[in-house]
Amino acid sequence: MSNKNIGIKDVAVAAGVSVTTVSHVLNEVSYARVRPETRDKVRAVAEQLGYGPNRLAQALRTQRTGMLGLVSEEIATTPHAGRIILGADEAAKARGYNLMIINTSGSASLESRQADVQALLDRRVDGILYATMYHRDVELPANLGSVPSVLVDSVATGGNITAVIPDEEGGARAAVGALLEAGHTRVGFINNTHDVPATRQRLQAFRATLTEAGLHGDAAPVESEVSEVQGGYEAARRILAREDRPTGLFCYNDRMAMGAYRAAAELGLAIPADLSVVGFDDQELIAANLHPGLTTVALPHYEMGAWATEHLIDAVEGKTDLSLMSLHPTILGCPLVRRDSIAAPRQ
Amino acid sequence: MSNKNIGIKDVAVAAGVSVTTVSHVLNEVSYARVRPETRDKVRAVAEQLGYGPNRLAQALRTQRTGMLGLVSEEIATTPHAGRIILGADEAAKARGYNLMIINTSGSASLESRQADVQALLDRRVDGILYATMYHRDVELPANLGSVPSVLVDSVATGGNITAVIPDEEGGARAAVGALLEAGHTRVGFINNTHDVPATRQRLQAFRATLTEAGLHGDAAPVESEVSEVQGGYEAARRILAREDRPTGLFCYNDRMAMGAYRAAAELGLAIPADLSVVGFDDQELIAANLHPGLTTVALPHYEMGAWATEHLIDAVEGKTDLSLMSLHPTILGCPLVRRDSIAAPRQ
DNA sequence: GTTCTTGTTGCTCATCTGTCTCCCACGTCC
DNA sequence: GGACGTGGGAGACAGATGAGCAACAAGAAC
Repeated sequence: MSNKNIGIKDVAVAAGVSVTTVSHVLNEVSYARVRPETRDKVRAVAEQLGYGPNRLAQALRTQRTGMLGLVSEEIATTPHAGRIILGADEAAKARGYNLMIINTSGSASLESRQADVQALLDRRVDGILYATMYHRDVELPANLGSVPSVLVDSVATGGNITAVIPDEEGGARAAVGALLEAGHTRVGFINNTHDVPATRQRLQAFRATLTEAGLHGDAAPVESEVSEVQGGYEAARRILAREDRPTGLFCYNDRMAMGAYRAAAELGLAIPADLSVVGFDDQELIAANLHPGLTTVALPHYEMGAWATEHLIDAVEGKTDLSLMSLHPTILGCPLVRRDSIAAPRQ
Repeated sequence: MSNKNIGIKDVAVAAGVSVTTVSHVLNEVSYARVRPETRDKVRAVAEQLGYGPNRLAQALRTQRTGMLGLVSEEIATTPHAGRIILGADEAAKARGYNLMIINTSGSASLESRQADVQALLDRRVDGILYATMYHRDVELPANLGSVPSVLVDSVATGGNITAVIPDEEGGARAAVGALLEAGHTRVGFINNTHDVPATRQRLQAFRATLTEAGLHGDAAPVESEVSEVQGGYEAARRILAREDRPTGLFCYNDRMAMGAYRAAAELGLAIPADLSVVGFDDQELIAANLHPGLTTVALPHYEMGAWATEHLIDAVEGKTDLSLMSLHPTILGCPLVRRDSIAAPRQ
């Protein structure tokens, strides 16, 4: 391991040419005229010396770092962040970029979040991904505007910044549709009390889907609670205590569905024989491990991370104009993941 | 937002001094003698122009980037990665460093992982954190040695690289101890079949703790399965079918404990009245949401990330010699998290 | 057949990116 | 004429890039 940092200069000396020529060859500069033999020589020497370019120096000169900043909320508490990071990392790696990650809190002050963005800016990242952990409106730090940026899983309050979000409505329709398809006619919805886009859109899609199937969507039972296991349990107890007890239950998320499982067990209702359940989120840890496995709707976190990165890089490289896409957020599908919590209702 | 990149030079011109002086003032160079009024002037102008240092140029000149590389396995699939990243990010931020993250797969080839490390090296990170997602032995890429580095949650097969790992034994002792404390005398262990350090150490600690309490640790019931919910279920069915059915169950991890919950439910055993359960990992999603809440042992992922970062930075800054610590891995405690799955056994 | 023009090939020089740092210069006061 | 107080100049870091120069060949003019 005694290799000092070998630079372009060392390669030049060893190959008996100037640094300019080495640079030309290694970067395959189009207008540079270098004899083929010289090219080969330079490449061979560089290889043999184990030369790797100093990305810092390159970046300083070219004003391109090949780094993307990713400001992510609550990296630790939800598995969603991991999927976004993974999608972004793989997309970035495929195009020769790397990710610089900074964690922030959804409840952090605007100044603190601005400082996070500034740290990224000081490092001259080529673009910034700003990811939130659930679909909502966010107020963005002003300095975000100084480089190309894309919002992941949320929409800016001010609008006009390119964003990717999940197709809440399509996902909810798929979930309710699966229940309908199985033959259920009494379908209930356990919703979140927190007023975020998902709450509104899933409710609306729930009602619309039922109505379109000729089932009085407006009158269908809905119970709301905090979107955690306990809330799901409570809402499920209420909804299952009704006279016209639903045989199919659409839950705002997998955690609430987990609560519904417990409520059903306490009431002696078997899933899916007596009660069919669909969740939302596809949190593996829960959905795949409940018994029976929970049929649910997957959020496209990986895809959003990858999409955002692809388009951010396109913008950085001038292949796309982000402002053209900033008018409306891009919507990515939420596919249904079938497991074993849905069956036909008892006669 | 029409601000071009203002540099030290612009500040110098605006303040009517040389760039040298600006640099001296802004970096508070000890040997520089600058009149207080000049200092104030420079600072005021810099502030007013919104000057921020170009970290790239600084890095090029000082040979210090203030960036730490973090190679992390399976960022997406386990919540553990998030906690390590968070611990590292906060520790890094506190000392003015930033994290450059690259995801890798535990099953990736050595070459591919070496390429990941190389990407970090090309960017001249000051040091590297290499994090695995569960405690095990890893074969490290050779180029890792060229900058200070610390292993998180694993030990190198070759040895002699500084590492932090969880205190498996202490955690297992705490878990079994909690059962003993509650009065249990018939305690079983549901173990993992995969041969990793945790499997061996937890088993050994399980037996030792019982024996030290005068309870024939060597004869205590142990059943092994794949460390997932299904495996936990199966192992629990077997262990609970024994004549000397245990009243206390220590589970290899929370997922297996979740399977044990189901097995208990099927056998009509109430938790904790008929069966007390302790898990390991403290995966919030499971442990806090099972009913009753699962008492478990927390893995110090956040702490390991922070510890590793602290010491890595110390090494980078020459405050510590990592090689002095590389002989034996540092062990961080696994605290017991009490919830509601343990009670005194029935008379 | 010589000289000049024009073009092409192959490679190098000088300069630039933004910042740090060693070393020197100037003025003033005892 | 040192000592002190203030400040500036000139590389260096590692590589990118456009202008420019030498060498040689082909063609044209004489």
